[in-house]
Amino acid sequence: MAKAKHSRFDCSPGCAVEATVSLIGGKWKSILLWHLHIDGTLRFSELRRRIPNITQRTMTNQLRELEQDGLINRKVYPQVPPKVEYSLTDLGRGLSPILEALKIWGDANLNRFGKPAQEKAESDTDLA
Amino acid sequence: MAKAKHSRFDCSPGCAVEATVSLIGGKWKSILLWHLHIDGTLRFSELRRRIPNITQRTMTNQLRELEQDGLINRKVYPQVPPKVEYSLTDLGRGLSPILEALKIWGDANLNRFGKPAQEKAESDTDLA
DNA sequence: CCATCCGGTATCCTTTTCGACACTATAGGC
DNA sequence: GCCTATAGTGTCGAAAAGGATACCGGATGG
Repeated sequence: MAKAKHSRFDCSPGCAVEATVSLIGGKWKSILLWHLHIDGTLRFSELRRRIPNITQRTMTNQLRELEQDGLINRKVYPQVPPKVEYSLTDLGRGLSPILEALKIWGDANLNRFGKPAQEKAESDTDLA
Repeated sequence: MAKAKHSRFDCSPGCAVEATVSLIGGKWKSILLWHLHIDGTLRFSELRRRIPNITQRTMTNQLRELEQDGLINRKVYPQVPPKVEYSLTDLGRGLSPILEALKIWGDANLNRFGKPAQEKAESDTDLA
């Protein structure tokens, strides 16, 4: 398994908490995991469509890190219009309670914050 | 309440997940929250002792952000050797399920990774 | 012949984050 | 008079993270 280059394993007691956060704390990692948690298996372009504001480069990086950390599988089909499917590994599926807890808290409390400001007008947030 | 300057509220569906992560995703925030979750109320120096590798400056910053995000209380005693106590707000206490889930997953799975390199140095049953 | 689709790479750049280190104020102890 | 303890703040800088943009390869469709 990878070394989790996010080398945050240097604390003592709440170490596990911090280390786990370091695995999912990338700007987009939690959403990527969330969509894979909800949809099971998605290919690259499907993930991009679900996360409008991410750039190709960044998404590739985040997916690679998740893969290196053993949280997701990357299955490449040797076709000509490339096809790559992503899904959670067993390890990644173990994150489900965390993801659900994050979602629950967020749904319950995030209205206190800046709030997306177009929460129910999301009919069409198109962007090219 | 603060605006959560970590302006990560621009996604649509898994938004809550990402936004919640952005609140606790700072390098030290989850540990700070964890200790306050475990110990209830701690003053600055007590927190520092529990987190050896954090610098004063960084801890102040992280605590300030948590405070601005409404997750912790900061109670200043107007004494001369200064005394400041930190504790979770109601909002912060709501994070407990998340923190516990993070801890559980970490304790169960982090031995696969770089591992703190002390204590039990094996059980490296790779299961991929 | 050319454009399109898909899942990337390669550069370059800006922003954010974090660490090092020095400095502060003031009461009390010696 | 000096040192200590507490909870900071100020400044600097390195590193990491993430964004913008351009390019690629090769089958397919027109």
